Amino acid sequence: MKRNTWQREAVTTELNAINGFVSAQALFARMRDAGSTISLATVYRALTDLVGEKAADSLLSPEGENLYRACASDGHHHHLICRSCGATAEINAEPVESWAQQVAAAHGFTQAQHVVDVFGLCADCSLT
Amino acid sequence: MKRNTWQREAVTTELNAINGFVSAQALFARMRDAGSTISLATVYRALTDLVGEKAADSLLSPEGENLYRACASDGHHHHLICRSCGATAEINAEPVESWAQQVAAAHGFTQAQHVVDVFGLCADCSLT
DNA sequence: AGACTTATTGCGAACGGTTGTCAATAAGCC
DNA sequence: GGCTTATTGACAACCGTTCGCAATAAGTCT
Repeated sequence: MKRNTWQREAVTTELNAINGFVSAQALFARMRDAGSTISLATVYRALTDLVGEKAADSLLSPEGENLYRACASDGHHHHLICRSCGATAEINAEPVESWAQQVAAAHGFTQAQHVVDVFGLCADCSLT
Repeated sequence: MKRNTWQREAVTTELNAINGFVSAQALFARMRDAGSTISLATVYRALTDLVGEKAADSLLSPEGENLYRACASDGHHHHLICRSCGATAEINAEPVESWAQQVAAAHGFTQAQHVVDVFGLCADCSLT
């Protein structure tokens, strides 16, 4: 039986309050700073659950950290991520979907998954 | 001044002998099994150097491990990687290149980079 | 060849992110 | 209010990777 705890809700809320991807550690730090007494392990567990329920996205940053984000539109989609401020835009990757399938099939690969993310500097951060 | 040691050569050789991406740990294990007395740290250092000299590719697997591969064709390219045996094929991602640029530009992003890799099961491994 | 300089090695300890252990706590059901 | 058991928190354990440092050896100079 799944139980509702204030900890899980706190994680969900905090994640929703953030526009963009955050690391588990960063999320934990924010909550602690805001006065929460939640533990780091619980943040990890909550995030893992959220991803499992498809209520959050996760991706692996180039530094090897797991980043999480509240998942607005559900289903399969990709991201455009600002390297500087972390802001994200969900992008229509339809062309890439079919391309990935084709390319995999052409080489005899099955069960193709793909990692497609575009990192850059958003309009605001580009002004610097 | 850069010096040539048998350790570096051994790493280069071993990497060239492998068709596909390997983790530093796996490479180290293979060398040890083959009788080498090289140390793990040295393998890491050698691999890092190789990547720096663009003599090897590296990418981050979904599990958060760094994978390395001798770099045949130089320049920008992407990979189709077998989740089971690690075999790879370099793929022509031309359509994706331009798509990434467009999508970034459309959102006002500059200095766009992209992470595009397709993981799947190769023909052989699909037979299981 | 022999001496010398200093890049490189190997070892083990340290690190950062993440997961596991386990007793204590508390959510949901009676 | 009790009872059951999912969940929490604190901390140890892990895993891949990097760092510190003394010992080793590559390239240079003579």
